Amino acid sequence: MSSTEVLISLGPDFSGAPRPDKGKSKLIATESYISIDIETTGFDPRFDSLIEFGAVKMKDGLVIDQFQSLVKPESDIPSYITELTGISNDMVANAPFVEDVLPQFLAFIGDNLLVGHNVNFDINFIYDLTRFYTLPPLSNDFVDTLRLSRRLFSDWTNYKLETMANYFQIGEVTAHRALSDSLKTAQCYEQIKKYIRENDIQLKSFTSWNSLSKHITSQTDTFDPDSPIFGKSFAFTGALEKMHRRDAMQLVVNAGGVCCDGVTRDTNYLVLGSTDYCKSIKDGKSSKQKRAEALRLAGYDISIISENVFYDMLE
DNA sequence: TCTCCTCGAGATCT
DNA sequence: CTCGAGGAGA
Repeated sequence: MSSTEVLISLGPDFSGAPRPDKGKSKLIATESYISIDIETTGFDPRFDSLIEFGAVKMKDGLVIDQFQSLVKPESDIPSYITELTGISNDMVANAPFVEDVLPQFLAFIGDNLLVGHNVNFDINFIYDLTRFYTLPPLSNDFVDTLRLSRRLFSDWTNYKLETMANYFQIGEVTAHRALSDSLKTAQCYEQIKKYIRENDIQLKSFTSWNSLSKHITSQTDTFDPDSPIFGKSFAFTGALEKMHRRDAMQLVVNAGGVCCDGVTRDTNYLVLGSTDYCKSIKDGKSSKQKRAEALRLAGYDISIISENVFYDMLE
């Protein structure tokens, strides 16, 4: 592509440019992988420079190799980055340039699966560098521990690397250095895999939420037949204020009820949440509510209830 | 009923 | 980027 040549001559500015050869994000547990982390002078590959590579090669839960190198950036390291990472201009004064280290780094990772925390950041940064130096584009598939932990541990207050490491009680090591952070991420990933094994979680079922209700199974086998929920079918529209829809569905199923994604003739209750967030139906009714009203007029046993009435029924 | 599409909201990386 | 909403069209 001739336009690529133009972009390259302008410098490492690929903003908005597609990354056609970039690998895919995977939600999998694997025994062999390379955990990576980089330190940079900022968030933006267009204006910021890479100042450190770090990577550990893992197999069956053990570190079998590692890679680390500081990099001399094009421009000075801002003081707040030195404060954050501990990497100063003095430290990189005699370091090799990124064009010298990058090929070594690429050779180290080979075509292995990569693991990292918010690893899109690292991969995009490195991808753009491979293009800038006309190397084969970084195309490794990858696993993001940020994405994984959000799916698996929905009750955390946030999903920063530090939070994840604290949760898994990973010993405190130097923070915000490439090698120690990549090692820390690898240790967390091992714990995540352990959690997946012990709880027999099928990650494949997490890859598609098209049918939310189908993924929810009862957590108990003793039901109260007198509960107004028992034996009834529920659907939801809009966003609930007090909980996620998934958790509300779980409560229904635990009480012996059934959940559907949409409103059908078999639906008994439609729970109304807020639709304020959705501009397209702000002043109107959702398609689910319209269908429920039509079914009710036609004589079907369906009621449209508010969120609060729903909570009363749970009592 | 099922398969995409679009849109807004909210984090995380240095 | 990723997720979770509703919506359009087959």
